[in-house]
Amino acid sequence: MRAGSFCALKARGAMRVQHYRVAGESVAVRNVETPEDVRAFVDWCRSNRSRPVAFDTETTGLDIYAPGFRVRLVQFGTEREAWVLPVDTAAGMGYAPHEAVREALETLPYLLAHNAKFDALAVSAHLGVDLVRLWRRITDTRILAHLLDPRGPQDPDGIGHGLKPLSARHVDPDAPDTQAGLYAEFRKIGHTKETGWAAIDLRNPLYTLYAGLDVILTSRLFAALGPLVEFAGYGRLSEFEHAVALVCARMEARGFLLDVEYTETLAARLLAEADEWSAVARRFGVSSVNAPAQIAAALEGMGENLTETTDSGALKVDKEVLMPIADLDRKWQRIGAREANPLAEAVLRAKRASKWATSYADAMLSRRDGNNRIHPDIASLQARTARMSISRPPLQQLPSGDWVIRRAMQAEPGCVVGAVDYQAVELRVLAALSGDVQMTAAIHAGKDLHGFTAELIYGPGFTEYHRKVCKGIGFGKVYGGGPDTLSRQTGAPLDQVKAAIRAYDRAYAGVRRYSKRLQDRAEWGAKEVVTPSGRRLPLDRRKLYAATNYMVQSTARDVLAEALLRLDERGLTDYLRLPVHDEVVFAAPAADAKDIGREIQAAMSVKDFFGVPLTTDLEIGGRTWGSLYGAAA
DNA sequence: ACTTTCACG
DNA sequence: ACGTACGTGAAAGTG
Repeated sequence: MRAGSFCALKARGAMRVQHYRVAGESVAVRNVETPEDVRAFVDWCRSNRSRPVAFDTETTGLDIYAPGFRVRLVQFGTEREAWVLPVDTAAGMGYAPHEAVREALETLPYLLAHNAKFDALAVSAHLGVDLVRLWRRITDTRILAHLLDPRGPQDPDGIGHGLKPLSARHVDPDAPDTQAGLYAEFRKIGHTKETGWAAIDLRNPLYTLYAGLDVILTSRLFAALGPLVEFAGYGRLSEFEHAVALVCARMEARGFLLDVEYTETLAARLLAEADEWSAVARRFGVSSVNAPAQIAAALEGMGENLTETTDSGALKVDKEVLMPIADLDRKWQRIGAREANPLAEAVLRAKRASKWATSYADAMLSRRDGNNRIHPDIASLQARTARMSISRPPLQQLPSGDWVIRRAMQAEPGCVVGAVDYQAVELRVLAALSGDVQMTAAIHAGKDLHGFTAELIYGPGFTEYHRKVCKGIGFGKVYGGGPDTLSRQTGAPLDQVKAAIRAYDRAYAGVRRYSKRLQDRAEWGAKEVVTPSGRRLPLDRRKLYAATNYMVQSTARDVLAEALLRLDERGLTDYLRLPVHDEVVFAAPAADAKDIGREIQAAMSVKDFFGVPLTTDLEIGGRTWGSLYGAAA
């Protein structure tokens, strides 16, 4: 069915109803625009209390906490019909049935939503609905879809977790792309993808139709996925993920305080720094430091010999290539091995400064709420290994070697920032899952694992350099890396790395056997690994070597996710600010920070994880996050 | 839309 | 037989 094929009926005094076809069946979208319509909606809610009802919101944008954000429509629906209720009082419709919407959200016992966290946070922040009580009644179809297939749209055979691709697969191959359709409508009314959401008329027929169709599709998606979830035995895991998502949503709602004055000064300084170095690059004929082809040409013109190439065959001029040419080591210190190429150094410094300015400092400033708090998008179930991700701004990947960016985030007045992280959690998970005797014994003995490996391989006279090589090999092996990559990554010569790998496999025979078993099983049976939590992770045919990594990364993620639930049980959620893969960042009153930190530690630590202890480190800093990375406060 | 680069664990 | 480094988010340039 095409978008234009619906017909709108509006007899005098009758509700505006739009009809459409989904999966060969007629569906109705009812627009609530009068007190009479509201009464009909309330009656409908009463008669649907025993059935799952999908809900969704249309809003002015994605930044729930930005000044000016508004919820515009709230929709409810089942497989055959949807009710669209305008709640945007700023739109001048003269009628906004807030009370009915609130009541529906507070009393319907079984709610569905796709990507429910967004809608739940929006209605809790702007319609006064209690988040926790609402969340308890929600099933998020995105969570179900992720459990059934965690692959993203960019992965081989992956379709991702958007409502559109999932509907096309499970509901109706011709289901409309409601978002794309709306963008076209926005352009028609002289707006863009960004501005259209706030500007479009609340009664625009395409807008209300698509709003209604989204809940109908969500209902039907649930009807398709629900039985699959049951059949796969994912009931408990689904409950677990919903609980984890709530803790993360509460972190997101609370937000993390930004030091605005500091960040503004920092952004200006970084921008000036980027400008200075860009000016230097320009003197060498590079008009943009973000244009690799220009940089490569200019460097070759200066007599540099570039050999590394990208996947598409172009000359590579990334940090790894440029640092040696600029005679800089990994800590940006002069090596003294050659004369520094001034263009290479200018490009490196300009790029770093501008990335830090735009991706971090500016991103933080532009996304603060009225109280200068940042509410990053915490996706509790995101990667194909189920790892969490944080975006807008990307607070999980702020520079860690320098404190200047993290210094921007701070605790409330009178409070300090702290962090609790697991010690070498992925290696410990590997030891636990593989049951490797040697590795498990080393952990129990409280040994430094990389030093222990170095001793096994090089003997008691091993050096710090040997330890570093072994650390690289330990990580590289978990990732599935071969000798070439490990040699490149660790900087150690190839023959030495090969010898170290052989020694490593001998020392940790259990790990080797475990990896082989996972891969063999994948080769002969289903192309997947199954984690201890029961999560099934599909493998790419051409990447079966990733089996161990998926297993370890995903299990480590589940360790943190379970820890979040224990933290929540102990009433510690309000202190939490961020999950960062193997750690949590928290803020607490200065006087109690030590006690609270220890409580967090106690909740996170695991005495016996398949025979291996998962221990944690506690760090208490000062007022700012940067203080944990060397800043003064 | 795709590529390249760079920030994290 | 050989060889494969895993997972993210974001900006900017190129086509």
